[in-house]
Amino acid sequence: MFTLAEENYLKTIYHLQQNVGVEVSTNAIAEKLETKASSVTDMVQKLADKQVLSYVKYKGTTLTEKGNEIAVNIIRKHRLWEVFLVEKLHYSWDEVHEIAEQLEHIKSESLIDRLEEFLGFPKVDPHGDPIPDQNGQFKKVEKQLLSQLAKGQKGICVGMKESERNFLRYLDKRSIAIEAEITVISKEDFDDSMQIEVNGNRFFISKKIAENLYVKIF
Amino acid sequence: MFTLAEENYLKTIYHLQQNVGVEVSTNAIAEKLETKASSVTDMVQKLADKQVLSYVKYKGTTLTEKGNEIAVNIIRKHRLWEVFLVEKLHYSWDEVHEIAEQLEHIKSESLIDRLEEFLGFPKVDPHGDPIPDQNGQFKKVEKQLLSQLAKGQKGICVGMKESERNFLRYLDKRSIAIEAEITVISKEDFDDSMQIEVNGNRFFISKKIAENLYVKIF
DNA sequence: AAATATATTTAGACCAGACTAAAAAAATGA
DNA sequence: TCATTTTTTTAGTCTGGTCTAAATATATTT
Repeated sequence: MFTLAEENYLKTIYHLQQNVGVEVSTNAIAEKLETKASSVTDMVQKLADKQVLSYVKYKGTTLTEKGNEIAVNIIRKHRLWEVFLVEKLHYSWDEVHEIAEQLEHIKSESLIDRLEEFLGFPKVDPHGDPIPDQNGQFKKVEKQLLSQLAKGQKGICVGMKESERNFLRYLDKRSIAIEAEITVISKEDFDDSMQIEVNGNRFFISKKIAENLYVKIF
Repeated sequence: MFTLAEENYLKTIYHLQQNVGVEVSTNAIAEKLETKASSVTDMVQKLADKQVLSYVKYKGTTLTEKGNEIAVNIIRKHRLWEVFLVEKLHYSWDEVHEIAEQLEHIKSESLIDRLEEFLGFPKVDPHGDPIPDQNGQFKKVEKQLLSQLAKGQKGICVGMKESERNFLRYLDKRSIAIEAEITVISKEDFDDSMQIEVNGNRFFISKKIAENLYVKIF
């Protein structure tokens, strides 16, 4: 069995591996977990003893097969609970993260499978991220920044990088919300601003905005 | 904010106060929590500092108003989660306790109220115990041992003291289950055994059995 | 390649929460 | 009442997880 702290380390290392590459640095983990590098060294050594990751001094860590499984399972729990919170308890998709952070650590052999069934085996969470199945299998869904789309492309809004109050209000005014279809009408080369269409309305948005919105292309 | 351990102490002390009287002894707490008396002393002193209970050396502890509130709130969470597990995820009423023990510690301002609404504001949990409302108010429901009923009285089965495998099987054979109506047909003075009727069937049950079944009288 | 800067690890400490063993208070009983 | 038993507390230790400060490795600059 793994403690709450151990589970959080595994999950964080998993996420960092996705983004960066294979070896994850001590400092990267420390930053994500808002802790000190020395604490990370301690924990990483302990997790190496437990065979869930391999660790080479001064070089970094990678999850083992077993560590990967555990991390994916935590992510599965996190995302299913998020679906529950949004669909059943009517939270909005940007409120659920911290509650799901707690729920993902509930220990039970059967709970999460029953929850999954209750929710009707959803494939993605409220942020558009895929939900691993019981065996940890899932398709990587193309989630990219709106700024990466070319003229003419359409994407479904699935989330945002930062979710500051002001930014949310900005989006709200333009009825840009999760699940909204966004079409790139035109794109300016000199400042990377773009014109987009959402629900039949057209606006100009700056590079900064376009770099804060995630979309999926189908 | 209170830690998981602190919350468990408060809950336990609350339950012990109900059963016994006002002052709760160190040993009683230790036994319920399956820990050592010395550990209890430490924790109880800490909780006294935090104003949630009053503690007099060698005499025992009682919850303060504030401590009581916190305990009732944890119990509210526990019971609502149990309803969720039984009604939505189709667990049986004797499987849910350990999962609810974990879920009751999830921290969120709004979560439990939303869950309560989702469940349709249930009044009792799957064991027949009342669910406190948002203000911690609830009616004490008459839950008593079947052995305490007199000839002719009817009760609804709401739970059992011990829930050993063998005992459960014994009950199952006689179709004694949660929500079953039990009528005391006769009672023997010399050994406290009784004849009961359940679903139209009559059996004799021993004192031991009658002391393990909880019923509510309406 | 030497000097400096950055990243990482080690050593030693702390806190929460538990434990053991011993001391002290309270309850029991001859 | 005085001795014994039981309950409770104290003192000191341990583990998990964290921290700071100092030491060591690696990377970068000149």
